[in-house]
Amino acid sequence: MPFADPLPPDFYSRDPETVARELLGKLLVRTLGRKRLVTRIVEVEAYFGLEDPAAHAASGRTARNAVLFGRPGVAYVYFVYGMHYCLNVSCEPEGQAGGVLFRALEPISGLAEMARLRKLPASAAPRLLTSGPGRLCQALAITRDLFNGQDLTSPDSALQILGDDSPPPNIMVTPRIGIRKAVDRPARYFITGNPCVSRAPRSPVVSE
DNA sequence: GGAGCGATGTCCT
DNA sequence: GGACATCGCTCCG
Repeated sequence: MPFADPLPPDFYSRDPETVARELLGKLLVRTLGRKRLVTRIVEVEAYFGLEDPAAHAASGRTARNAVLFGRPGVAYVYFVYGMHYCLNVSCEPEGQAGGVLFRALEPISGLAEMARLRKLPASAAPRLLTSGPGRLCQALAITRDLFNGQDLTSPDSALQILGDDSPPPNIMVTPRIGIRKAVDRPARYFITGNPCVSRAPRSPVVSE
């Protein structure tokens, strides 16, 4: 098999900024029956713990956000705006809150199935499939029922994150998108120049 | 290509 | 009751 093992819990047991940066360029793979939907992670955001007003964990542990306080490497999927799901992976050691939000992916294989799940014609532009946190969940059939609380580090998981051989990408950093608190904190990371990044930055970017 | 806005369910105050 | 880590559609330039 050409695929490596999933990234281990130790990878995620660190601060969300470090995990976010290192997730860029990795592969997110959804196994759906006999089909395998393969994507590359091109845009993420870091959300911290009690000290980050924009984070779901900001006001302490609740039934909804419990995953963020739990073991690292576990999927946190929530429902927002009455229509969309968003996918995160928990970071930091157990007991400490933090996570990374997946904002955009680059489709690598299984594009026809992704288009079907998105209810788009098979000819749809690839970036319409998985550019945006709600879109990528729809394209990979990720719902809260199926994946919230699922361990993404398990070799049996229907959703896995894998390393590959590609060199570390060039990264740009901007404030996070779509939030109303802590709007200036630079915690959005994306691969420079990737066409699947969800949108232009709100303010001047910081190149690294 | 960008601003405005409606749709819509769940959670917390 | 209000907020919400969104999307896709209008309308305007």
